[in-house]
Parts: sequence; C-alpha cells; structure tokens
Amino acid sequence: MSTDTEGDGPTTRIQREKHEIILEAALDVFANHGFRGATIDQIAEAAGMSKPNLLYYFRSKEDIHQTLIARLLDNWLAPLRHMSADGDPLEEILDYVRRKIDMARDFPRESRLFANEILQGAPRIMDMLAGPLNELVREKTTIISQWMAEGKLAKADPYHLIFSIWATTQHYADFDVQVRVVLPPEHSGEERFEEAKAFLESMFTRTLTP
Amino acid sequence: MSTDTEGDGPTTRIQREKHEIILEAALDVFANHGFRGATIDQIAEAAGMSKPNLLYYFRSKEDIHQTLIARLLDNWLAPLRHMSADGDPLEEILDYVRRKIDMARDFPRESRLFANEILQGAPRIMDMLAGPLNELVREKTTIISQWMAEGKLAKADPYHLIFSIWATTQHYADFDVQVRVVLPPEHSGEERFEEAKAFLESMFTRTLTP
DNA sequence: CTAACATTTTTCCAATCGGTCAAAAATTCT
DNA sequence: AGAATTTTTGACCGATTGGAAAAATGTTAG
Repeated sequence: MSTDTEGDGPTTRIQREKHEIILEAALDVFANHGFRGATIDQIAEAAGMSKPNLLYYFRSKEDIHQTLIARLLDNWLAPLRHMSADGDPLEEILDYVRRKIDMARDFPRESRLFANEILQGAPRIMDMLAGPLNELVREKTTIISQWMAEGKLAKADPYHLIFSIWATTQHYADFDVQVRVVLPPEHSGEERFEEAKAFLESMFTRTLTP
Repeated sequence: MSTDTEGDGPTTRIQREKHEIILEAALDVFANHGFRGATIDQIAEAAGMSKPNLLYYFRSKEDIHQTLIARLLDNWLAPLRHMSADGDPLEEILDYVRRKIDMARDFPRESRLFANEILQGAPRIMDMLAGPLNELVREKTTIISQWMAEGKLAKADPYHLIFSIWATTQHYADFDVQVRVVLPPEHSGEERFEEAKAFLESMFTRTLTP
C-alpha cells in the first residue's frame, strides 16, 4: 500500500530513509526558492529520484512543505521555551541570544524556510503563530516583566525586546548573502557568528543592566 | 478609457501614467508573493488591465521587477547616506534608526520586496550589494569607528551595529504578520511603530553611550 | 475626413507546472 | 524456487505560465 498516509504505521527502512532524503532535499529547495518558487522536479532531482517516485512517498508538494514546517516549529520554539524564571535574569536572556545565534549558524535553511513563510503572510502557520507562539511569548514576557519589576533588569518593553532578539539573530541566517557581501574579507569567514554573538551579548547586557 | 487631458508630449503622458499604475500594482504582488510566486496575470488584474496590454508597457515580468528594484535601491540607501560625520554621533545613529523605522511603517512593501530578493540569494541585486552598498557601509563604519576611537561612542563592532539596526527595524515590515499576531491586542495598533522606536532608541543609546 | 500613430483586445502558443496511472523492476515473504 | 508486495519508471494529462502576433480600436494631426 502507499506510505503517505498520515499515521505512524509500519514504516520500512527504505521508507524512512527515502522520507529523510526527500525532506532534506526539499528543505534546501524551499529555503532558497520559497514554496511557490520550488518545483517538485527540483526537489526530486536534489533527492536523486524521479518526480513520480517522490510523489510515491509524499502525496503532494504541500504535503512535503507541511511536514517540513511541522518539524521545524518544534525546534524553533525550543530556545525560548528553555528560558526559565528560576535562572539569573540577564544570563537567561543572553543564553537565549546565544542559542538563537547558534541556530542561525547551524540551521540557516530552517530559518529561511520560516522567514519565507512569514514574508508570504504565514498562510500555513497562522494557527501556530496565533496559538502556541502567542501564548509562549506571553508567558515569557510575563517573566521578563516580573524581573524588571523586581529591579533585576532595566525596564524595557519585553515584547520589543524579544522582537529585537529574533530580528538580530535570524538576520545572520536570513540575510546571510548580504552579511557576507558587506563584511570586509577579513571578517567574512565563519567567525562572523562569534563576532555577532559578542556584539549582541554586549548590546543586550547594556540594554538590560539596571 | 484612456484619455483625458491633452498632452504636452505626443506619447509620454499616458505611458508614464500606465507605467506608474503597473509598478504600483506589481509592488503589491511581488512583495506578497515573491518574484516566482507573482504572475503577470495577477499584476495585470491589480493594475486593471489585460496581460497583453501590460506587456505592451513592459517587455517582461523581469523587466517590471528590475525597474521596481532599481527604484527601490535609491530610497533604500538614502537613510544611511544621510548619516553625517559632522553631526552628534549618538544622534546621527538614532536618527538613522528612526528613519528606518519610519520606512518600515511607510514602505513595508518595499522592505518585503527587498527581503524576498535577499532571501532568494539576491540574484538580481548582487552587483549593487557588492558595489555601492558595500562601499557605503565601509564609508559609514569608518565614521563610526572614528567616533568610537575619539571616545564619543562606546566601542562596538560597527558592522554588526549596522546589521542590528537593519535587522531590528526591517523586522517590523518583513515580519509584520508575526509581530501583529504576537503583540497583545492593546498594543497591536499602529502605535507599535512608536513603541518600537522608543525601545530601539533606548537600546542603541545604552549600547553606544561611552 | 483621413492617414499616421498609439493603445487595447483577441487569439494563440510552447514550456512548465503539479499530479496520475499502468506497467516494469526490485524486494520481501512463504 | 515462486507468489505477493513494494518500489521505480515512463508515458501522459489538464491547468497555468510567460509571452508573441495581429487584428481591432482609439487618438491625433493635417
């Protein structure tokens, strides 16, 4: 029978492998061309198989994309979830910044996939934004506000603080091409992520130190 | 349809008007769907004309897009160009931040057009990035470094400072959907730009005050 | 009015798109 | 081994795409 039914039914070794290969290839293509810009042929070629063969494993282009997005969202919120009310306030936030920079370095395609989705109006993830993300942010901004009220952090709008963390960190993945072209040659190696980390640590420390 | 007014130029008047209408419509479509995701039919419909009629004014979809990009780049670099070595260092930078936020509010489609282009690897504006933009940034980072060396600003990497300004300000245009969904209802009106401005002024002031 | 020109519409086309289907090939099961 | 099942392929389809051609419709100058 076909394997593209939803449930985690009996999947063979080949099926699991091919699914992985396809998703890996699709991540590459979707991240660089967006949903509309990507073609099944492109993904199939990147995955080393024919288009009908790919469609044997996934019902449709949407199906692949949705699977990719669903996987992404888990890891995407992890760093923010990790922020704990029990830790040292500044250190918790700096940790969050560092983790996000690491993600921009280690998973740039995932970041661009997400960025593409938001840019196009987030049609496929609006529920997640309005639901889990909204709630998570509300929860964490509450913690941050608490810290500020207790004098452990300088007062600032916690929502815009989070936006600025998202923006600055994801920028190094989403606008990587621009960053690399603009940076002078002696800084355009992989060390730009460590430089960014240092800069952002300093910026947010100054911003949040009471 | 057509016509009104007599013309000063034999053929230029109507053409200029239609060109404007088309570019305005195309900006809307390109910003929301990307280059590949946009169709000539969509643009034509938004411009209130038929596809062949649109193609009478522009040779191709690329032609429209390139015209749009070329126009954008002028205004895009204007705020950074405006930064002067003669002004008060901190105030020059805060001015830049404010102008960029204003642009995110007043020209979000242009920002998303640009973001789309960079996300896709900047194939059509690589020359501009590697040329004029690179040089402009080099020029301004030199000024900033000078200010820091003179003790007028706290020391920080000027390139990453500029990146953080780009990222935080453009975020409010490019990720507008997310920003609106995440912000609590009482903050999701148009005042979010003023809040952002206040937050970013504070952040960059703290970051750059010696 | 009419000729010259500018604009618009109608019709069409080749390429590409996402996706189907039946049959071949490979694999697994007994 | 052979049967049953899974995987792969090739041939094909309808819809959409960017775009061309040319006729039809204004518009304007003489």
